[in-house]
Amino acid sequence: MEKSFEPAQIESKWYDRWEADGCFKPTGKGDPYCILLPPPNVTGTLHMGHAFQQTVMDMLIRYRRMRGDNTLWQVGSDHAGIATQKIVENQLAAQNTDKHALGREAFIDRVWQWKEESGSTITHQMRRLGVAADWSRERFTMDEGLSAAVRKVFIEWYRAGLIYRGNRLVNWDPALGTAVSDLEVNNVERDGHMWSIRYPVAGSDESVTIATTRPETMLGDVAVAVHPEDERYAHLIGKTLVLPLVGREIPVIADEYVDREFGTGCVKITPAHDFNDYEIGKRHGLKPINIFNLQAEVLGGPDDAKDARTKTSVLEALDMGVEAANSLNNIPEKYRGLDRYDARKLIVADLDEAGLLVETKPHKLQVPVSQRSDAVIEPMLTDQWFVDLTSDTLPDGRPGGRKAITEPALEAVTSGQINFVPENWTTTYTQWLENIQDWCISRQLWWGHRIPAWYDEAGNIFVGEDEADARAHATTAPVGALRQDEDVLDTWFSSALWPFSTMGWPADGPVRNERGEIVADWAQDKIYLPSAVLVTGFDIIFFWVARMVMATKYFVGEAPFRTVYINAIVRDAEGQKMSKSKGNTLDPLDLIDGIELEPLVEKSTKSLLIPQVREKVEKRIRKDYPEGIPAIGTDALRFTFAALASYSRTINFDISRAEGYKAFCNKLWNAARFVLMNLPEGEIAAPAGAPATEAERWILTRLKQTLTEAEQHFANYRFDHLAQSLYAFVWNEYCDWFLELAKPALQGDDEAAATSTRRTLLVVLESVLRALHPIVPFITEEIWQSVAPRLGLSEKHLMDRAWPEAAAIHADTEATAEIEWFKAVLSGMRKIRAEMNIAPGKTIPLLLADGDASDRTRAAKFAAQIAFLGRAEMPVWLDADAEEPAAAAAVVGNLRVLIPLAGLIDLDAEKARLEKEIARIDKEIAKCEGKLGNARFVDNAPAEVVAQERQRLTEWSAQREALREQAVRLSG
RNA sequence: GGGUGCUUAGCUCAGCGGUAGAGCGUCUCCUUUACACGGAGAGGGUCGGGGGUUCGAUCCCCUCAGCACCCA
Repeated sequence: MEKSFEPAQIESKWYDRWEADGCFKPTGKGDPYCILLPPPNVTGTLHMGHAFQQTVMDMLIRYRRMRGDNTLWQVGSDHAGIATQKIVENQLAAQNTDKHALGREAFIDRVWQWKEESGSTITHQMRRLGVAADWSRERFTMDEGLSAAVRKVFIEWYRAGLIYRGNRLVNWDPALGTAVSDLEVNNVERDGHMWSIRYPVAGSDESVTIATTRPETMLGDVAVAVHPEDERYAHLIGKTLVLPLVGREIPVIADEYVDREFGTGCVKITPAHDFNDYEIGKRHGLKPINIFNLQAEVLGGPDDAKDARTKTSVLEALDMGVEAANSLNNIPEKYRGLDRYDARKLIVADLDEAGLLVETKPHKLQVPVSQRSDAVIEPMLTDQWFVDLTSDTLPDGRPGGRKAITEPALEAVTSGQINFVPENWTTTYTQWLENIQDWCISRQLWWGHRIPAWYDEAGNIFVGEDEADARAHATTAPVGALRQDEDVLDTWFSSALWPFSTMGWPADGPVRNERGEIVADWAQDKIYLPSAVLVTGFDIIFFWVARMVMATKYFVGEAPFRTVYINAIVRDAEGQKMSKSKGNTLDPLDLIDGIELEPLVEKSTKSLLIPQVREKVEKRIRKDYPEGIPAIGTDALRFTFAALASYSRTINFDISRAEGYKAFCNKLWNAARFVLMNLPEGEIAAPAGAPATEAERWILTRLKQTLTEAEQHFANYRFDHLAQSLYAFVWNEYCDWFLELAKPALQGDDEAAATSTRRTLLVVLESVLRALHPIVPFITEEIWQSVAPRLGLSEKHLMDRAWPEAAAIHADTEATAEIEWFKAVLSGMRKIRAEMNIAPGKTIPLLLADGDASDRTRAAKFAAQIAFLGRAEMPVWLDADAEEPAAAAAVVGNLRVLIPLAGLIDLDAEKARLEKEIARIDKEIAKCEGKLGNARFVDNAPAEVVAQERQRLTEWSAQREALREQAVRLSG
């Protein structure tokens, strides 16, 4: 073995062997235990959040596999409709072309091509992390099998009346030209203005003043609302106002939605471009007036005619009975074709000129911004497909979406079928479902699952697997030719089916991938439903978790998983969100491999286009990592994630902590090296009978306790405690004490003790390797390969060994007491040595005084160890009547451990040391006496607490007494 | 506005009705043949402020302050 732990050398060799030997495939034996990988974007790269999340999953999978479960880690990726399409569109733009020039089919080919190029990036990175995922079953949401599931679900829901098409107000991203989910919209606080505008009352000198942050939408105003109980405006309700600049007359309506305190208490109502106004409009039977095209320009510009969708949108709206006012006549010519912000400027100026602008003041407002493009969202009336999640019954009497989809999903959690860890996320989940809206599933993109719906020339809808199937299921005869819907489905629609679509549903037999390999077979793979645990971030509880529950409950009748472990979000060491523009992101591979400062700067600033941001990021990186990032290796990174994985909702990643855990790996490495270099050739057989020494029986007892705790920590998902307890066992017990105690045993004359100790060193090491393997797979495998033959083990890989059974280990409390005594004696001696500045190499004389029979037995038993580890001569008992030399003393129970002063210790220094020690004990005693002197404590506290307090008082008093006597002796 | 967290050693975090802990950092001593990615020892906290419940509160309750995040 190398003298120190070198992660790069050992990590490179194991992963491929594990994979080739089928270590990641289900064994086919034991209870099914499945984890579904939250599918990363196919064009994504591994970030710290992934690395953390995947470490957690990998720990669970490896652990459960070693516990004998039939484990499956189902991996794959999703097609990330918007993100992927955007990347390819940008590539086209760089070549001065666009998707329209290419045509739909060629464009989609282009995206597939890009998927092939970039899709393996993240899977390679995952392999570097060591994840025990079954790559042979890797799936992609656009696979034929998964696409079949999407079609089937769409069609079944449609035929059950749970999917409908309608003209609704949706979040429209004018930059991307698609509807986006309300979950993909962030409300961002921005500096804006509040404009107060006067609307004259028709046929009167009176006017009302409304306040708005979006004056340009007044073109689409259909009313002004006041609060029904607002006395200021009561007389105006029912009257009409003349809409400035337009001249159209609009009513004053009363609605409780209006906040009397806000602004003037009068609100303009623009149902076509505001969600609240849309609801008010519906309540009052007001027809929305759409004023924007799909680029968020005022309608009527020269380009509109070219945009088929805008044209149909307007026409279809008209068809739906939207007032004739929706025609362009409604919009004064001068505003037509203007971008919404240009229109705003002009309208404000015109209002000012007309004397109708009452006030302009700065105002902070919440602006809806698309997560995907950063464009300001424009609520827009468009035709979209929706999943009904809100109606109780359909018009024809069948159950509506709330009954059929939403409530079962809610019930799965409230009934405890699914539980959240930490459990307070339950509230987040249930509250969202209780207030859910219908789910807009259509996206105006080309990359994705095209909606399996066709229209005839009369606009009738036909849904089916393909055109023929759609026709076969037609309830009315199609008029003329059919054309397929241009839109695709939301990516999350396909992700929602992940729990069962990846298992082969809805196919009857085996499902093959494009290379003809079997990747799933529903008939047998459905044993993996419900899966054991879903590990994911809280930010996709809505996007994904809830929707998987909906779809899986509906189509399979099962919960998709039993537990949802919501992992913490990884932030930087100061608790800041990691973002490229802040320069505080970390690439997990840079931590694993290390990176020099210059390449790090280069790589972090490469993609930043704004020079100021570039500069800021460069500065920060030079400050944070003046030496670059040291290579800590995969194992240390994983251990760090484990150690930080408490129930807290964020973890602040601190590199210095990771470095500490690399040191731990090195410690483990060297402990193994020590054990192996102390073995004779060949297999080390187990000696007959119990281990020969107390130290062995003690370390086995501690191992048993540690394993018991570890099992508990796994069960509770407390990886921080798991890491902590294994760390402490390895370092503070196995290395600090057992290895040290083993040294005199191995070198001593007692051959039985030496033989037995060798075996125990090896057995405990091997157990520790197994216990640690789920956290640090590479180093444990590497060491284990050297250890296994010495124990005659025949498994090919460590992962094939069972996780160590605590129950199989014999506990010996007696031995534990003996070792605790020994540690107390040695600690006392070390303390004196350190505080009295006795050179570590100096051998000291040692006397023992007082003490009882057990001290005598123990001292005899451990004499060699005390001498060896304490660097002392063999201890000598001082007779009760013998003359006692001036000495420094450590008190262990009734025993005094004495180091004679002569030539070693300064008398005054020792006196001072004793005084300090006595003072410390005085404080403890005062605390005890304070409690015991309080009658209410003695009367009310539980008996065992009082007894414990008395016990402590006795012990402290005895120790103080001994130290005092020692002080007197030195003074005398 | 509604909701959820957080505030404990210099830093990153555990803990929890009954003796305040870990890692890293700091200080002292030491290259002793597993390991200087090490060993031995030390220092460091009125557990955010105030109030209450209790024999006893860092922990439970109330309140205030600060910091996050989610939803509207």
